[in-house]
Amino acid sequence: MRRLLELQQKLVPDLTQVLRERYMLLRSIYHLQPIGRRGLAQAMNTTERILRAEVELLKETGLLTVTAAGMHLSGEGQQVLDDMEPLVGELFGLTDLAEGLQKKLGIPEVIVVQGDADQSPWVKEELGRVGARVLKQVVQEGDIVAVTGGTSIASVAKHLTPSASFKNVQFVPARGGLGERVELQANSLAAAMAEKTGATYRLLHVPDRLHPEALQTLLKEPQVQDVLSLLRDTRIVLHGIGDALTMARRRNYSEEELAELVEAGAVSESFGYYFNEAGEIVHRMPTIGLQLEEVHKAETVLSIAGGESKAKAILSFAKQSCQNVLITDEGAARALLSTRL
Amino acid sequence: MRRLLELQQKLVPDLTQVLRERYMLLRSIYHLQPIGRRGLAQAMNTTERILRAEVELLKETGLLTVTAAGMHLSGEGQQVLDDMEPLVGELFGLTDLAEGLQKKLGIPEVIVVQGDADQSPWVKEELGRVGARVLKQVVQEGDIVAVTGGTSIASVAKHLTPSASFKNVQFVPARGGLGERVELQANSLAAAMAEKTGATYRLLHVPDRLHPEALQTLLKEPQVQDVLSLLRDTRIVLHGIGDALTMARRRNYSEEELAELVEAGAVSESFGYYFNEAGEIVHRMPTIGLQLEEVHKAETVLSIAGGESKAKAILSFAKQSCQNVLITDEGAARALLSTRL
DNA sequence: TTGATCGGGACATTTTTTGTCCCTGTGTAT
DNA sequence: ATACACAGGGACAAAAAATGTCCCGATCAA
Repeated sequence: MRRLLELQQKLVPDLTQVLRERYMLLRSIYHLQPIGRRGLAQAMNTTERILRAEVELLKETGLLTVTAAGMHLSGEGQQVLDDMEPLVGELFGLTDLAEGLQKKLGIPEVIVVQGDADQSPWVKEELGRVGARVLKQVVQEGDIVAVTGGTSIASVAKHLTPSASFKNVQFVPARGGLGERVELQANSLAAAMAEKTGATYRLLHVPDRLHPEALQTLLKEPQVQDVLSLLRDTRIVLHGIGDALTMARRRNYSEEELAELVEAGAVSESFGYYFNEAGEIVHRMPTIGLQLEEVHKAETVLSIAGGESKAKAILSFAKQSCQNVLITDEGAARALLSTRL
Repeated sequence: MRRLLELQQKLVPDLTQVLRERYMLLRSIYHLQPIGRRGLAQAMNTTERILRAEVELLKETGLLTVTAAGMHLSGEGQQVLDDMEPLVGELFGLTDLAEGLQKKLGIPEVIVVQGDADQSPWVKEELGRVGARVLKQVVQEGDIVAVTGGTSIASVAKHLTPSASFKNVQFVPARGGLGERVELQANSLAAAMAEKTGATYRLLHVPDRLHPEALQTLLKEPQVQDVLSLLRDTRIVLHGIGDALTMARRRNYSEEELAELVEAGAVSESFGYYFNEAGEIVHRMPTIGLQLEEVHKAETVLSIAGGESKAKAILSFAKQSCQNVLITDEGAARALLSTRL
């Protein structure tokens, strides 16, 4: 199959390009439906007219239906999109990117989805979709799955579906309150995932920014103890990787604190830990939950992060070399590969 | 792979068509090189201008080189052409045609090449190329290969290459003089094939149109006896199939004789035998050589015939049901399948 | 040396693509 | 119930691309 695509690339380069574009179009529609011409044109940054021609063609082929509310993929369109999945890697050269990252970062499995989360919002959706698929594959009955917060993980939650694989699985938030928006907090996501899959969940009720004394008190609570003991048996960790400063700002760090972080050389964040370029911990959020040692002990650590802007952070966290699977996007992958170690 | 082509068909309907055209173009150049724009345009019946655009594109891709003498395939172009071989069947639906013929004619293996020998001269070259490939595959050390005359078999001879497989192989003309042009006679082709492959050959020196008495005398000749005994051990028969009247005319039959043939319902010719629609012998050339019974006894009978005009003849000869492999072209195949038995 | 054929340049003409604007209907939030 | 925003589709001029046609000097073969 790879051979066929290579041949086509040589013999009909322009049409192969068209194939790529049509795929992207189909996928955009899938993620944005129902969507109108103008909105879609903006999302894919082309002009309205040019998109219109494409849409008309796909409509004639029967891959999408057009209603007054906007465009939808038809059943067949959905089918085609699904069928294309195994092709996409080759078509966009993502297989090569994945292999490159695998070697460079020393991560056993790397999956690269097409696009750049910084540029197209629905790439995050793709990351989530793929993340959900992978999670479903690796999860086993009775597993404890620790999840962090963040938009990428939220996207995974969104795309999870009920499955027999999730029998007796418990979703547990990896860390207590980290000062994010509710819908992006680990607690909410653990709950959402459990709800989507038919599994159960536990919560870590820890207010943001506790004083050390208060933390100690809280630690003695049976509920908290309970969750912490579960976390020690975590088999799967599902986490996002953030850019250090972005995360700190989102968590309302003061200017002083930000300056300290910069001073310390923090570039990435995950589980409430901040890492420098070398992958060393330079700061940690004052909260309770999954410890980094426990992450290292987990059988499967699934990292999800995309967008060119995340490249440095991904590289930094990879130095921890605790990951089994990295799911990222083309933008981040290209940026990573063009950085020398 | 088939699935991939179907997918592409849905997403980029033009793609397969263009791919087909480019393939045909590449192949035409291969067979006609060096060839100029105008000549090529005529051969492929398109206009010069439209071909020019194609050529420029392929030139940029590096698949062909352009000299003052005309266009040539580059090494890469040659490579692409070779690599496409396994695709061609699916791309042109030839696999389906071949399967259809296999069922309809009851021949174990049918290979259909793209094109119509009646319309494009180089399709005959393709038949020859494929024929040569197949022969190389089936031939074994020490084999006796009986060959007939005709343009198709001449084309096979042209495309044969030296190979270890042809060790101790003897090429033997299937029948003595059949009144054709020298370069198409069985004798010449046997010699040519032997020369190309590094094998040996024998000749049947029998003048055209002998009187029965003379034939009897000739049969007693040791040389002739020798060859005839070899023919009885033939393991591989490589033969063309002709249209009865065309062959008769080529052999300078008189008007009366032609009328007789028509009367008898002759439609096909091979080995000097003329067959009617039902596959029954209605006439035989007065010469010596391979007998039909011996053809039936041979392990491998490789028939080669192409062009829509040959369809009836192929069907007629197939009634003999002595063939193992039929190599034909799209034109003949389509015509055959649209005829009911 | 001659004559046919080569690739490439040039250009008018046709066809296709693209940009732009407007219209009417429908879903949705107020 | 009523705006209002956004949906798709029609229309058409402008721009761009494809195509038909002719010519030219170079080059190869007879």
